[in-house]
Amino acid sequence: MPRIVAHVDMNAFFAAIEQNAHPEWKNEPIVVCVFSGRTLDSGVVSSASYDARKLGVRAGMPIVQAKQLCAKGHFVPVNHTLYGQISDQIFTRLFAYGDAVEMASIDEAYADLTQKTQGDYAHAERLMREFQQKIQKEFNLGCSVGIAPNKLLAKIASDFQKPNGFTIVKPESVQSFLDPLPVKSLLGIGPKTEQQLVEKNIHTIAQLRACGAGELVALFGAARGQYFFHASRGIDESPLETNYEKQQRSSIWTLQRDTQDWNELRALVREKALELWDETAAQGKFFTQISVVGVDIALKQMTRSTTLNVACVSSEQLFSEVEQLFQSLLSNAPLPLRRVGLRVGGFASPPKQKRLNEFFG
DNA sequence: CATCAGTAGATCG
DNA sequence: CTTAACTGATCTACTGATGG
Repeated sequence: MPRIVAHVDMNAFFAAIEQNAHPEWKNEPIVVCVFSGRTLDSGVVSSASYDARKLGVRAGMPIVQAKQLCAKGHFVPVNHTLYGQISDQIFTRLFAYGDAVEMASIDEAYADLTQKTQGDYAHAERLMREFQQKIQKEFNLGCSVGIAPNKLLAKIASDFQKPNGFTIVKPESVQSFLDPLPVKSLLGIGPKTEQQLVEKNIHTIAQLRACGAGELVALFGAARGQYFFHASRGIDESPLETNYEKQQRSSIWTLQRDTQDWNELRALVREKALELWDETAAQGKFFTQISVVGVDIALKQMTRSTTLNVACVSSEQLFSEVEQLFQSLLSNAPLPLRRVGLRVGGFASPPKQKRLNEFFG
């Protein structure tokens, strides 16, 4: 049976939660911010309410710019813990509506409705409209819903109409739905890729579909080229990832003061390394890959990384590896650093035969 | 030639 | 009046080395 997949996208999620926490701000612009702590207003916008968006405020925008657009807005710091709790409550409700649920991010989830609806789109619509209303009533939060034959199309559909949108794309209308959309509607096409496509005079998905597979592979490499080829035709067989596990954990932060001196970083890096160790160890995750990253005052990024033969055994070992990596990075950095970060990955990778041979060879 | 390690780059919110 | 401002987390592609 052809699949029916729904995608739920919470509307201005963080800002909407803050609006509920401050009912007196009804119909006023709310801007949820990541304050870096460097200066009073340094940082970026994480989420903007629709009243703020009307004035041009967007996620990723520097806070100072948002304040110029929206001087009377309410600028509040992000509270990820709260948003995570509400996200869990909302998407737990979704399990009752589908055969499987993938929580794709803090404010997005997919539900596979194939079995439950027996392939009936009218049934799928009834279910998801009920879910949408339930979330509105229970949490006073709006969401947009897309229903389509696969994840790719469901996600585009949920984005088609916002806020509180509801868009159904049936198999027979896939092509006509996609054709006029800008290429940026596709997951994975951001500003850089869009620019590359514009240079080839490709603006819409219809134009993207007119490209040969060979041309796309030549331009973007095998993986992305084939993805674009299929995506432009609405083809996506990828299943819901119901047990998704992160491949890496990282932490990056902005320094109060630019520096290129390890002694100035040491204490803070140590603290962050211990935190990262505690978080991963608490989840029973053990890693072999350790990286450090620096962003200099020109916003140029540099990294150093190492791979251990056996999983890291202690926070002290982690810090010791991190220290060596930073010393290498710092001594080669052309400019003082503005931001630094840590990353661990390679979780629970199986022992390597090569290394076992070394013991016996 | 397939795989792996190290690195830069891109996306998203 | 014009310009610049600029977080944090994650995934993925590219490149060069290495072993089968």
